[in-house]
Amino acid sequence: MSKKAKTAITPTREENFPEWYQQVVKAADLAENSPVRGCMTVKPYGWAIWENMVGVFDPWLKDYGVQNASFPMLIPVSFLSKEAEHVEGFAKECAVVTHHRLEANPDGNGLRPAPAAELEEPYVVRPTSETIIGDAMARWIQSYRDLPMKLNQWCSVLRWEMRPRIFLRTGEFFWHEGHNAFADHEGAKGDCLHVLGLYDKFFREYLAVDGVMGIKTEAERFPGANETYSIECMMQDGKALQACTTHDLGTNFAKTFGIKYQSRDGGEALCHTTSWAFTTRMIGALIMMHGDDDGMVMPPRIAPQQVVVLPVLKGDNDAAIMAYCAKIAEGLKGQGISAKVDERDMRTPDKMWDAIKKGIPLRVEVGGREMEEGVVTHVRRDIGRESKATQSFDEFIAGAQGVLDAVHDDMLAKQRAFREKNTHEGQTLGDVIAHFDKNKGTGFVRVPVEVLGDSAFLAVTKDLSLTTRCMPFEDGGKTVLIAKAY
RNA sequence: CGGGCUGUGGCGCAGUCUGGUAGCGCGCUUCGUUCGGGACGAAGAGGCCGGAGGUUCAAAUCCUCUCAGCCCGACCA
Repeated sequence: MSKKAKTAITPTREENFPEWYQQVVKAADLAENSPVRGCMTVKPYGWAIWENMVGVFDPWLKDYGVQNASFPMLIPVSFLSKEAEHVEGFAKECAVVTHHRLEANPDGNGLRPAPAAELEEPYVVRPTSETIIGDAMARWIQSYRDLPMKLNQWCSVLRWEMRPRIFLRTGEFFWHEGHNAFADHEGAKGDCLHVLGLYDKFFREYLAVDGVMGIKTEAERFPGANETYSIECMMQDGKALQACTTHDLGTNFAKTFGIKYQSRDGGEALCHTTSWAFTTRMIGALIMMHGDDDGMVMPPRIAPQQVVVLPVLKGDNDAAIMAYCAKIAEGLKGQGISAKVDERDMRTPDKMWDAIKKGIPLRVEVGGREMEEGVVTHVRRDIGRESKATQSFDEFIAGAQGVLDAVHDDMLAKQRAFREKNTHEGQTLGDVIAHFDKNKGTGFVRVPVEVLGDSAFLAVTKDLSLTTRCMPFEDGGKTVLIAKAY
């Protein structure tokens, strides 16, 4: 017992990253696979993260003039079929509802769909709602005075994925989908860029996530979009993950659904529509960007619980220690910090490891010493035991928010440094090949967009399992990022 | 949809070749000693072995059919 500190998660990231990821999901009690193929059950601690994300972002959308609404989960197949590229993109992953009632089997065993209850027109379970919202918008928009129309719904969608991975790619996943309509292209494009900016701000300021904003290449565009914008993040294994997208749909959906308005001069014109989203996938991204070999490391501003107060009981003075713990938690709450005393009937070390695996940003340990001296001992999750410090009660309470802010800033900086360190420059397709051959495909390679025109480009990227992530804004669209991706 | 594999207490597995009526680790319960970077002892609870049919005195084990899931490929937030 000494050499190498035992890690809470086996295997480590280095040993087997995908397996490590699964183990963190389990150890942090975030979610589990459900009896339904490819669909996850999100457990309370995991769902609390999502609720916090919604809680922060939803008001931002409302400030921007977006109104929430709710559209059906089932979409007539004919709706989906209307936009050619869109159907092609989603057809294969649609679940279809063909019947509407069940009855007992004649032999008394189990249920079967009633033979007479086949639907005349089947429905698909929504894989995304452009079509049914487009249909509604066509009715709701009459005049230029109705524009822009900004709608959003928080919901789940279903895509019958071949290779599900919890949070990252599940059959059903939760998201919000914004669907806006504008009078002209300028409005739609501005919308895409504005919302992308909101995502970026949200990721940086709340998730401590640094990503690259950019434009998708044609091959990676949303089916039915003229332009897709995204934020691309780098996971700790060097793979890319698309964290969110905004789509400029041009007049493609307006044409097929008849989303038209009468302009000021009396003429009729098509709307320019957009759609955009981020999903519960971000929870998976948080794990893969911030997690370590002891489990989850939660960004403080989105953490379901920011501070855990851990009583260290020895059998005497227990009541007094508990009272002191409660006082600390109350003090923190007074500062707007979510804190809870871990009163569970468990051994202290087990509680401590539970807090570590769940990634609670700040852990407070209170035993007889602290109580007698009126001090507080605390440890930062992102740094670990080296950060253990003891302060007076007042000093700690007053400074706790500052500590959480420092945790956030450090996590963001660390994450950004990781991406920068693992982003490599190249000039030609040959550079791309050399890099991913040698380094087994870690990180991003940035090359001039001209490389996309190389006649061998498609064959090479396919061969090496590479994708074009985006053409970053920061390079003015002159470069493209190449990487393996989730 | 092609190729490979697995179904045995909550979880992870052994037992299957060579049929004899189910076992291990973790977890869980109780008691005691413990509790500041993962404790130990003792005593317990919990499974008709994915399902259906067959062979047999006897099936987790052999045969037939069936269902479900996993991994690799094509597809994807």
